[in-house]
Amino acid sequence: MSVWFNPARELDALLRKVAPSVPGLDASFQPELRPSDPRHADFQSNGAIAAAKKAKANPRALATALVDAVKATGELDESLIQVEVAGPGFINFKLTPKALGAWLREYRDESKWRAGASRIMGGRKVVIDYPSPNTAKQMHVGHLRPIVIGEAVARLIEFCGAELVRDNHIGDWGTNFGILILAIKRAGFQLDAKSPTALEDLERLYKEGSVLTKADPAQLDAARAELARLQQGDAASLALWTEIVAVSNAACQRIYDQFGLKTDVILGESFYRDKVDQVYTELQSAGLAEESEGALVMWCDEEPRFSRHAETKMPFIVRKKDGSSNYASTDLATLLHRTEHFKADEIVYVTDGRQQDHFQQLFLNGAKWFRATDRKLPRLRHVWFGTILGEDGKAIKTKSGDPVRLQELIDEATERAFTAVTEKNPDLPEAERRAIAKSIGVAALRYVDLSSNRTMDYSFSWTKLLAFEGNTAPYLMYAVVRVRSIFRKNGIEPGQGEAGATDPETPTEIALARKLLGFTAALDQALEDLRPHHLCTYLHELAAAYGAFYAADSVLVDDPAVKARRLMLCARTTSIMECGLRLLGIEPVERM
RNA sequence: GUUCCCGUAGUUCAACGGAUAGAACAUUGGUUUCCUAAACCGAGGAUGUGGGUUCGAUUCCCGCCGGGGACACCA
Repeated sequence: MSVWFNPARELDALLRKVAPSVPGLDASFQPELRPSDPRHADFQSNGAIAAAKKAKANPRALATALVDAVKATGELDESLIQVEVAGPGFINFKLTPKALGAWLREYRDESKWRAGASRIMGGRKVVIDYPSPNTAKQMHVGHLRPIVIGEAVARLIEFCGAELVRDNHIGDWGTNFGILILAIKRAGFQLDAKSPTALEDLERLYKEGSVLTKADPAQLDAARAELARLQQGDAASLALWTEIVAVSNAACQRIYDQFGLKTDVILGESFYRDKVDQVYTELQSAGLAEESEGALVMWCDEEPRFSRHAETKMPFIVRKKDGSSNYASTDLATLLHRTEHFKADEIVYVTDGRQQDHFQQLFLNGAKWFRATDRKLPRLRHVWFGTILGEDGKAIKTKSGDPVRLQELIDEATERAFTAVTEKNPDLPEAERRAIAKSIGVAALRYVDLSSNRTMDYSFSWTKLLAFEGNTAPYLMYAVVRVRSIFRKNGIEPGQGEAGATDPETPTEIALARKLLGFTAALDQALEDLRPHHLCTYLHELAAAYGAFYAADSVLVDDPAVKARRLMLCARTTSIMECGLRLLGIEPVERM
């Protein structure tokens, strides 16, 4: 028997296979296989309990029959996986030290894990939409989330075998431009793209315009007129727009560089300016869109919230009454382009949770449109995240008050990390300390954002974002540093010195080995609904298991077999930690 | 008002209907002639509220209380 990369999946398949041969079960049997509390087992199957209820059978007896059927296949090597029925009818599977040792020897590096994980999304073409900022604003702390979550989700998808296109769908064609152009004209401002304060100037002007249009409906109409002029191709407006976008993109890129973010294409809303007419035409001829209060809208009568009969009307406005496009128009055009041009099997949108209604409408209406025009709809997923709240419990916004600038946050985190690095490693050259500090500082920031469930809101706090202890990136990075230090001391690289490695033996070795195998389950879980925090939780547990092992079991011992197996455990720990950290967008360091 | 999301130790967060609700910070007791103590080992401390479904509920359903978001041409 070859060594299973993902025992949970294999056991699940095995249980499904034998179920029809067990009296009371059939092919619809759901094993409900999942990682177990390590006090009980490595994996447990709970499906027999529910199935027994359906079949009016004794759950323990059914579970036992299932176990017997599994054993009868001869596909389960009991020297590797022990199985027993427990509690009300759980089937517990426990990996033996022999199985742990075999796995560690077989799945020794990233290429092996990639190959194993590629069964999840291999052969699929995915377009991911992130970080998609609005143009002409400085990035503030609120922009941390789409960058960091989007990047982690993208890397996870790619790791699991999908062919990925990262599309930065910037907001460069909306009413905010009307407001900005209006404000620029009013102020008689001359935009100089080379000026170091160009972006600050734009932001200030936007704020002025924003205040103005809020206070005065006539000014809002003027702003809309500016946008309409731009969308109609007015040369002067276009020239100004081009410069604004250039200034904005350059500023964003400086931030992206520091987060290691590289998108493949930047196809903002403006890219679709000549593609929205097709959308209007198709929707109208299919009878899916209609005029309402001068605008072109879509209703979803099958979904009460978006029905024309709803108490509070929420139409999907596809074209504004002045004829210009909006978010909905460009998103529909974008959907079509990604389907036809990129041949997407799946599209992932990474935005904040306030846009949930919009995406539900987009997905529903997009499905109708594609059905009417006989197109195949890709799988559409909205990966949304909660808001970073200010002290008032409200979202941190550029419009109100002055939220912390993202660059300021990066600089502060880097500075604090530099102090810590200098304290710990005063002998390292300053350039190296600076580089290490930058890695740690940025890693700490992104880890805070990734380590909690993305759908939760959280309050901005300097303390939290700059914490270096506990479940933080520096803790994980430190685990890597300690492993690597062992190899450095020994004059070898991870992966060397493993010949003759025996199976894990001490409690801490076994606990570490089991945790290493848990990588596959963590990937499954993180991929399931694209929630990177599952990977964070796993890496933290792995680092903690390594910490316990490190304290209890010396690696550099005389007994060659013991030394070899501990070096193997160290090598796998550092490789999986580094691989996992990179999936989160964090680049590990050699020393800190 | 309609609707969506959320409510778990002092704090910040986990828990895909499963076994004794798991961590981190903070509090507190301990560990270093030995591979980086940014570490390790231990202690105390929690499911807003009232019902329901279930063998089993933090998880699903209903009511209430509390916080946040969206709701006609912003994205």
